Amino acid sequence: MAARQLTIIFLTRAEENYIKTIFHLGGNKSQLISTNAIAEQMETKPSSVTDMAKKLAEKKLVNYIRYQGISLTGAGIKTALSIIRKHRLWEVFLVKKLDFTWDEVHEVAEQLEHIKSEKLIDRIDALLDYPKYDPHGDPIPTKNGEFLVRDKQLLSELAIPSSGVCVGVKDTSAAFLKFLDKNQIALGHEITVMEKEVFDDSLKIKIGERVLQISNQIATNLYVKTES
Amino acid sequence: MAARQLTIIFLTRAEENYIKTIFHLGGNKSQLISTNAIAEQMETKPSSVTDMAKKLAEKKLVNYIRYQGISLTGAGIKTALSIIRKHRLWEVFLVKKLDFTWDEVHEVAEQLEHIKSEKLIDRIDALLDYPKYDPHGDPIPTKNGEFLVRDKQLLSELAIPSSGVCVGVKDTSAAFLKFLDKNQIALGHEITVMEKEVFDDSLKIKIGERVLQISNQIATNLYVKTES
DNA sequence: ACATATTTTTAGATTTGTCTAAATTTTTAT
DNA sequence: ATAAAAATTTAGACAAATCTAAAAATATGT
Ligand SMILES: [Mn+2]
Ligand SMILES: [Mn+2]
Ligand SMILES: [Mn+2]
Ligand SMILES: [Mn+2]
Repeated sequence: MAARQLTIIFLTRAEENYIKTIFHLGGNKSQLISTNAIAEQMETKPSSVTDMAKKLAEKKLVNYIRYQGISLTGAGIKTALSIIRKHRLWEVFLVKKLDFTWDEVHEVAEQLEHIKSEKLIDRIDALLDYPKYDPHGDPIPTKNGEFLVRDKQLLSELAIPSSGVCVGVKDTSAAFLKFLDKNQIALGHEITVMEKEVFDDSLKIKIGERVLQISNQIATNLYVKTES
Repeated sequence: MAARQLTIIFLTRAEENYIKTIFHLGGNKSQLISTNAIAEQMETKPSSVTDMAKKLAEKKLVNYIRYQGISLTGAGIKTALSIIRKHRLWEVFLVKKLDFTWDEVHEVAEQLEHIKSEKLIDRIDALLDYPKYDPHGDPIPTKNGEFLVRDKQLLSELAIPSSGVCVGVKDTSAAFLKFLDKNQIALGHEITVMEKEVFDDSLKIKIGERVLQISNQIATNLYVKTES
């Protein structure tokens, strides 16, 4: 049987960033992502997105239907997973090996994710002992593009009272992450929801021995995993 | 006293590559490097070099005299040293931490040297315990731009008989490095020159207990340091 | 259904970095 | 010193990625 020729198509940094954004907006196969949504996410103009959509469609990385939207092809999804893998592995590297804090890593990883060397990223993976999650709790695709999605729910959606282990953040802004540091809320911590304030949906929670009151905005940006 | 405002000017990858090349061709201050020399080194056209020379002169990174040549300004030298520092530190990282061979690192370092994060490269420096030399024996500039040049001479220039420790390579091509590996010639090895063949300037040398015959082409690409 | 609002695309311009071909300057050789 | 050769610059073009303004298509509301 003939080994499938994997054409290593060279992508520019801009092309890679579009592919990644489309993936994150849910463009994996099924749904069509709108030009406007992509433009907003990438802080660029819709007309630029249209131009790039044509270019990526040419390269068979996206399906593009004029006036309808954009989705990733199989090759596009593979590409996206490869970039996301690199991004998240570099984030782990920065935290575990270079003592970066979890609010510092994203910006640098945005650059490192574009380094072209399969050997490099595979060695980084091995050096880190094949981590499954990045510092924000997001899953790291494997070399083969396998992508395990852990079941998790927002802290705001927990039954009351009940508890779960903090496994991720939805908002990954430095501001939010620093807030969590200041309040000693970290991945791995067990969080018990004690009460919900009907007036503003704020929660009274318990972490270890500490009891604290957190706003709904915090609760809707923290992921927990229940024992169930 | 007012602290000098160090304007972090953003340079593109192309601009950085030009600066680095000019440095390597000897454009640190004194001599003017020709358009043609830069073009040849960078595998581009002289007219492209002229265009870039104007741009870099605008940014005060090079002195450019029409029809005369190009040299680096103080700021240009500082920039060059910063890029070379990154390149060489990444090469050490790849060899020491990721088990790359010395013939594999250059290509990847060419990409990594453009990552913009002072914290990143300083942490890499610390992780490696502040190495002074890269895998090819080339000195690594410090964070402050200090650049110690070790005195060394080509193996071909050694008196006969005499000996020295192998401290570097002039040719860093994968072909040459692999040849050295195959013949078990590595940095740190003591090499004794026993005889020079007048016919072709080849050398009979001794490394440990091994005696071997090497061509003049090899001898003019190996640096040694004598006890003197 | 049809007018209005919104979204998306097109047309044309701009910046960066490159090229080729032609013009200009400098160097070399007689 | 002057002609020929070599090096360098200029002029004009192109691809990539972006933008603005205008046109076209789609969606929305009554
Ligand atoms: Mn990130
Ligand atoms: Mn992350
Ligand atoms: Mn190198
Ligand atoms: Mn090197």
